[in-house]
Formats: sequence, C-alpha cells, structure tokens
Amino acid sequence: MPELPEVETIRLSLLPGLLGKQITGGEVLLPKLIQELSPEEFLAGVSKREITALKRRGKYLILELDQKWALIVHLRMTGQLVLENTEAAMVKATYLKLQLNEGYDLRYRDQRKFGRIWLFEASRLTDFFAKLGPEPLEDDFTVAVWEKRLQKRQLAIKKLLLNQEIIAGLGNIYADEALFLAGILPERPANQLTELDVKNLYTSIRQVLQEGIEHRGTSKKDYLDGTGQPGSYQEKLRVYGRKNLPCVACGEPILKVNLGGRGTHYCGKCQH
DNA sequence: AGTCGCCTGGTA
DNA sequence: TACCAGGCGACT
Repeated sequence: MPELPEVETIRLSLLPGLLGKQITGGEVLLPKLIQELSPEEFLAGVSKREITALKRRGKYLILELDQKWALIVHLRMTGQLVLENTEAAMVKATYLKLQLNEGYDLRYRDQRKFGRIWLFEASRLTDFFAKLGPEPLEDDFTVAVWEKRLQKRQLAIKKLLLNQEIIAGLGNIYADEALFLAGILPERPANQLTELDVKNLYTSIRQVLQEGIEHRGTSKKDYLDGTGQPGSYQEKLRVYGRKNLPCVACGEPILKVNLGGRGTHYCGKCQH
C-alpha cells in the first residue's frame, strides 16, 4: 500500500497525537506481526514508555520510546496505523492495539496481514537500515549520488526504482509516475540512460514524491492517514491506474504491461 | 534474474 | 472462476 508520501503523511498526521504520550498497555491479536519477540515480550517492552519521537526512513515508520527504544512499523500493502478513541469499536482486521494515556489507542490494521513490526534498542537502527538506499528528499541525495547508484546496472530502470537498496521509498505508483515525468520507458536498461535522462529522472522522483506528500498521499483502495483521512493524489496521477485513458500530454492511450511481476503504466509516445 | 509465497477482497 | 492489488523476502 503505502509508499514514501503515504508513510510521511501518516507520520505527520500522528505526530500531534503521539508525541509525549505514554503507552500504558496493549494487545497483540496477530502474533506473527511482531518480529523477533513474542507478543508478551513486545508488550512488556513498550509498556510504560513515552513516545519521544516519530521518524521515517524509506517506507518504515519509527516510534522512538524513552529516547532509547525503536518501535518500527512497515505497513507493506494494506497496513494502517490510526489513532482512535479507546472506546471506539475495534474495526475488522485490527491486529495491534496500544493504549495511550488520555483516552486514545494507536491501532494497527492490516487486511492482508503482510505488515511487520519490530522493537529493539535505538542503537541498532543504523545496522537495521544499513542496506537501505538514500532518502530521495534529503539534501545529501544529489544527482551525483543518483548517477553513481545507476552506474553499470543493466536492469530495467523501473525494477531499480522499486529496489529499496538503490533508492528508499519508491513503490509501484510513484515509480511509474516518475518515469512518465522524465519521459523514460520503464523497460530501458539503467546503464543506457543518457546523462540528461538520469538528471531528469532525479528531478522527477523528487517532484512526484513531493507532490504526493502535498496531496496527503494516494488513496486507491485502502490507504488512510493516521486520522483516518484519505489522500487526494489519486486525482493527480498521470499514468498509474490510467490504462487506455488518454495521456495527459499527448492524448494517446496509456499502456499497461507486466514488468517484473508488477503492473506498469506508461505512454508509448511520450516515453523513450 | 525470475518466480513464488505470504493473505484477503474486489472486480472482470 | 480467475486475476489483480500500493511490498518484500525466500526460493530456484
């Protein structure tokens, strides 16, 4: 489900309700959701701790507890993290409930049960994210860094965009959108991109992610932010989910193919 | 490098 | 009934 803009929107929407709150208790209703620990160990580890920061790395959400522990959430395809009144009825597919002081729960829902949650000491974060690629919106992600990452790679550029070790945070929607904006065919081998292609792609990646955040994410099916609100970027998508609809630039029908097992949308006339 | 499994639900 | 879905890791 959520890519970088959705996870960032969830982070921003949860920030006011979570910062400084204490986790008073909780309930795990799907043991396999919790990685490396038993549900009991996990609940004991988060209980009585204060949420001291909320961060994001790629598509991972990081709750810092007591400035010492890291509670990591990866939503995979259909995960949702929402703040709800403790009295509110438990919605279907809610698999984790963390009770906070002041009457609210942080609840995790996940239709397809693909999500993952970890709890460990914050000192392990560097190791945990060691293989993850650069943050595309950070200042240290430069064209030069991007160029270097694509060097000598003969894989289709779309596949590289989806590889989180190459660049963090892009998923199927924003990868297709970035390639369209840059005018590059998804099948192009990365090492055949010109210097200008690489530069355009760099700019396009940052643009679509920025736009996604500004529109509070893309709600195609399940995605909601931490307050239960959908995003609106689905209305702005240029190619994703627009098979057979006219290209916004040239009017030709948008094509959809399968690339590496993922639906891939593009304009056969605008992208080369 | 490519395919399969993990899960459930919506749609063709 | 079959296929598809915003992700990712374990297989061959």
